[in-house]
Amino acid sequence: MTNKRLLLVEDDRALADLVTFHFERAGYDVTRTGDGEEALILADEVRPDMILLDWMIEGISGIEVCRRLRRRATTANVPIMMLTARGEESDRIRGLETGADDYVTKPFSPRELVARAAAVLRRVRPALAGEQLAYADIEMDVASHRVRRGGDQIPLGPTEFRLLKHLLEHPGRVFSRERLLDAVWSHDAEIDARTVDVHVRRLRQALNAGDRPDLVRTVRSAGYSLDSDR
Amino acid sequence: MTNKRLLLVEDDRALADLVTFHFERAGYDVTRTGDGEEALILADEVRPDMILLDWMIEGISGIEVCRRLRRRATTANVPIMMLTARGEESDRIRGLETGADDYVTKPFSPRELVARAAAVLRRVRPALAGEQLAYADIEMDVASHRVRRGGDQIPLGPTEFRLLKHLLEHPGRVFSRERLLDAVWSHDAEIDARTVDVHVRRLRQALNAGDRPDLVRTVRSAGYSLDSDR
DNA sequence: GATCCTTGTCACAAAACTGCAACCGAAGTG
DNA sequence: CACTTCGGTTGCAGTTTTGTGACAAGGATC
Repeated sequence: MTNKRLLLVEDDRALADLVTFHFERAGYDVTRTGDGEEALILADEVRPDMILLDWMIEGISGIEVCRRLRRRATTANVPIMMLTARGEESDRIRGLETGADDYVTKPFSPRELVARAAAVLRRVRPALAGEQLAYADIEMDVASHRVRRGGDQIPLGPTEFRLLKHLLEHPGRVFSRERLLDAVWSHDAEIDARTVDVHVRRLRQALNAGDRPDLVRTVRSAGYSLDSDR
Repeated sequence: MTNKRLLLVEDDRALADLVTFHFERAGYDVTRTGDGEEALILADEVRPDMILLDWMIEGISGIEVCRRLRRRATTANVPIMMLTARGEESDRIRGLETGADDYVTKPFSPRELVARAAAVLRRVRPALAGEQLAYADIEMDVASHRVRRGGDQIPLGPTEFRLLKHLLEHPGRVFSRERLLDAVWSHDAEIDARTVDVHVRRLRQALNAGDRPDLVRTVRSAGYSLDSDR
């Protein structure tokens, strides 16, 4: 899976380092800036999945950056978390009302920050937070019913989709045709086991389009499995 | 607009009264219970737009209620805010990881609670918060009931409007006809699933007028979704 | 009450998918 | 090497799913 992209807008260098460390460890690509104007530009360039925004920064204020981000069509749907030293209620409410999705008060625990970000992402983009299956360079998003390989969209028919999904759920494991029929087709289907071959072929054809290495391994007299190193 | 519906699960009567008061003033219809089992039942009956859940309640624990709500298709997408006396970091993180959308520690300010709820709602169901919805070059202003594509006004019938609104609230995600019937039509409507097709067609017709690319993706044997890159 | 708009269904057309059977070649076996 | 077994491929007919246009019923408007 490609990493989630985080745009961090924070002018306290030490704090930014700390936050960056924890988010990178959690699997984010972090882009940093301490300047409000630059943040707006970077938001367009980087297309982050999430923006962490300090309330008090150089240039325009964080709250103003937040407002402007919300107004632009390209960034209107990117979740924003406000980061601030102020703990007074009125400020917190103002932050939330401006369109921030969450609001964290300094000092905070970096782990909690990451957990909160995950919670916000899970809401906004389930795709980025779990409904996602992956193996090697294959990604499957169940909610949007999409499959990619190396970034390219792979069109799959319903059966091939279910088949790949099942394989992705147990990568590496070998399934006999019978077991696959049971798992991928409706349980009572009376279908010739060889039919599985045909669908495996169709899956391979779609997946390997463009001369990519075959990830579906055939285990003679046993079945099929997903496998990158053969 | 019809009021937003809040399900409050809290067994401290005084606290529940306080919270109820503030949310009703903010324009919510509040349904209350102090019991976990009952909460699950009410969630199905009331179809709340948001659930406020105390961590420590009678019957099953709040965290278990949260988990079960998330597992059910009908309530999986309802935003949940956890309410708790525990302030320790590990608990907070556990709460968020269970699938809660936000986490508020007692004692809290009722006003902030309402503001946080609004922020969560704005994320999850932007339409409820009177926000502008947008995807690709489609913009919808819920308040004024107006839809634009690339600047041009798009006339839509009531049903098509609600359908598009629902798709816009979860762009990219695939909805089965049944789920769309549930979300876009009244919950008890006994309508042929194929009727959805017809309305999708009408929506497409209106949206794609003037030879624009189709943004409604058909996912065979799965449903429909909004989708720009196909 | 006449008119206009919206809605849910239906029937038919078009498109996509499915399973099978037949034929081939590759991999084991002795 | 001759033989056997197993998986790969292909074409296609039948089936399933979706698109589409027409229509009648119901509501709203004026």
